[in-house]
Amino acid sequence: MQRELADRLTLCTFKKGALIHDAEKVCTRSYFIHQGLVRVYFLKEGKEISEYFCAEQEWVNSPRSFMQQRPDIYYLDAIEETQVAGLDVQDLLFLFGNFPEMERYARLSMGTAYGHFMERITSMRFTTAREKYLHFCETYSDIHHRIPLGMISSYLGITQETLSRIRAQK
Amino acid sequence: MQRELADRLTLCTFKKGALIHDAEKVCTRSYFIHQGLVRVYFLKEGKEISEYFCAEQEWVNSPRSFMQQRPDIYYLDAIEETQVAGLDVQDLLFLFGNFPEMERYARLSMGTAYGHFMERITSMRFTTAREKYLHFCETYSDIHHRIPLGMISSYLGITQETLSRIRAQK
DNA sequence: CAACCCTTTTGATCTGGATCAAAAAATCAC
DNA sequence: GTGATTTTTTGATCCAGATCAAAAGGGTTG
Repeated sequence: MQRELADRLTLCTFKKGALIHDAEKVCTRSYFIHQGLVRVYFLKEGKEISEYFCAEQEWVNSPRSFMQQRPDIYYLDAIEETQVAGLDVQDLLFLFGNFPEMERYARLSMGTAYGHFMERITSMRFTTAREKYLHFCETYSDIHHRIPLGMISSYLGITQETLSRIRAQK
Repeated sequence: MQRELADRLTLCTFKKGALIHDAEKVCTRSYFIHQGLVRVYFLKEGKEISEYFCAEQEWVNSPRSFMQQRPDIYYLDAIEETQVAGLDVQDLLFLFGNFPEMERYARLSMGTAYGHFMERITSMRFTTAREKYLHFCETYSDIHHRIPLGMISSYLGITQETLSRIRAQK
């Protein structure tokens, strides 16, 4: 199965700032990140709002667009020069159909993501801006220093100014 | 497979206010609601914070506790008298092992839940208390009037007083 | 290396929603 | 039904963080 999967992956590199997926289109592939940093964001009143970030050894795509094969609101771009291995949705469906362990892997991964979402929802209610930022630093402990301030503030739902002041004190 | 599933379900009824699952314990069964309304909540500084609500024709459990068979922070209780069909985790695992379509169903359901979570996270950032409430009314359009105000306010992360004032105007 | 552009910081003011307090209304138990 | 408890509403005050404005850094491009 490893072999069947490896044969279907396509390697490619995106330059810093390059658009990996456009919200106008259907997301037909999922990317495994070998090196680099990807941001998932959407537009609200003309401004870019970060939804989350993915780095080395993680899969990234536009979730609802990829799962349901219809356009959704999310754009993906490369925060740094990024090398990925892309897997087409057709190939993934082939693997699901022929290798039950692949479907199990997907179900379990989804369960993990589900848990992370619950935690994030909890951390966004009843917390001060500072607590939100500290939680972000824990969640992204290994990569938080590689993400620009403006992208973090929109991820947290606070303004750049507030985040800058939080960082200043202590 | 329908038959195999039906044979493993246990019917039972919880009175209004009854505890369905205790956070101290491991959640060993998942409940399909035939009639009634269930709240998933946790305690923060002695107060009950609603995480979400489930009603007729939905499955409910303590997600991370059920998936990983270890205790988690969530309690479940019946907001109204509630009739459910319970499925034990052992039985579910048996069904996953013997019926691939069951595993597929679980993966797809999880994907749907994933989408709902993304939407909720979006609706919690950059929105006023009023917008949060309106979003809640859409999300729970068929059951929002069956849920007490205090439980809604903690779900939204606003105070009871603010929610009461929002409802008052218009 | 200078001119430009983008990101981050600093300052001043304003406001939505929290907090504290208490009255009014609804629900429950006996 | 009637008193007790819980839930919801109303009122007054306060503050964390938003908004508006502008200065100060940092990068990158010819």
